[in-house]
Amino acid sequence: MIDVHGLAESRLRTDGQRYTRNRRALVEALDQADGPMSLPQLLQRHRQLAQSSAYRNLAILEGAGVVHRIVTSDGFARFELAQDLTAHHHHRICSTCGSVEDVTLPDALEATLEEALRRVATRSRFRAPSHQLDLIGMCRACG
Amino acid sequence: MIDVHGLAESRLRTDGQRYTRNRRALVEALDQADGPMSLPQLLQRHRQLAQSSAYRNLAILEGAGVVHRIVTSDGFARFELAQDLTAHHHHRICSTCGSVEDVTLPDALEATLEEALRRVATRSRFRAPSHQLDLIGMCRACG
DNA sequence: ATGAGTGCAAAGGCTTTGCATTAGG
DNA sequence: CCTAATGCAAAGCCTTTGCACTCAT
Repeated sequence: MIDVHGLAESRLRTDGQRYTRNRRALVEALDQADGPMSLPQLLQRHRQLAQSSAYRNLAILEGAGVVHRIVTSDGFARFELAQDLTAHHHHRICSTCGSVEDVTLPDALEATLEEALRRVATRSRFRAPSHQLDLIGMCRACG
Repeated sequence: MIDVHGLAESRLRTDGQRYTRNRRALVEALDQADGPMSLPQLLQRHRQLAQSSAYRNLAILEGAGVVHRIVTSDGFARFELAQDLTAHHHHRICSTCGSVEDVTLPDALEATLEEALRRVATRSRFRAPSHQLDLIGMCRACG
């Protein structure tokens, strides 16, 4: 188990930032979610959060390496905890409704993927610290 | 070699749409590009195109299955030809400047990936006709 | 007291839409 | 001719920013 809040606090402190109640609420929500969340989803979960502050805090958390922002085609940015605060995973994106769920690959495949991508990156002189694999399709609700 | 324009025309016709000069210019530009293009990039390549018409035509081409839209973190949507009009490929995205380049994986890895994703999709009752694998990193210009 | 954090409202920036004009069949 | 397509301008929508207020140290 990872001490998400402890890490979040220390990383913010490194950036000269505080771990306020609002920021803790955001991290808490992202930690409990089973996929990246859009801002409307986050606000719905914590009604007291102001929209602008939420965006601002997410940007600050992103800068501190606590939160990772991804974009989907439905117009809303999605936020999740940085990969080293969670288990490495991939996304299942519904092309109809834009929902995103986490999914993990079998270890063997993940290792193969990792190794092959390292080769591709090296060959092309592209510094690739991370890869992102998304399954595009239709979720059960839409399908 | 794929007859991109012929396929584009017939798919548009199926949708009750015409293959006009502007639409042909867009398809031509995307076919010659070596990666997904943003609207500013497309307009720069074909100066006579109007912004609104370009967006509208790209949406129509997307609806007809000729063009595929992807989003990156720099705010601009990117457009590329649909996967069945091009060779299957992946993307190398620069997290600093947002540029996107095409990259192809070794056949063996691609096959492994394909098979494993099929299993993942099946197990989760997620209809996934396609996957999208992106390398996130820093391009040579920014790195 | 002093600077960071907050929240409301307004502004930004990419994309879409309304509407009059043009062009293709 | 008649409908689709075009282009300009205006509106939309998610996100960011300005500014005054509050809170923690």
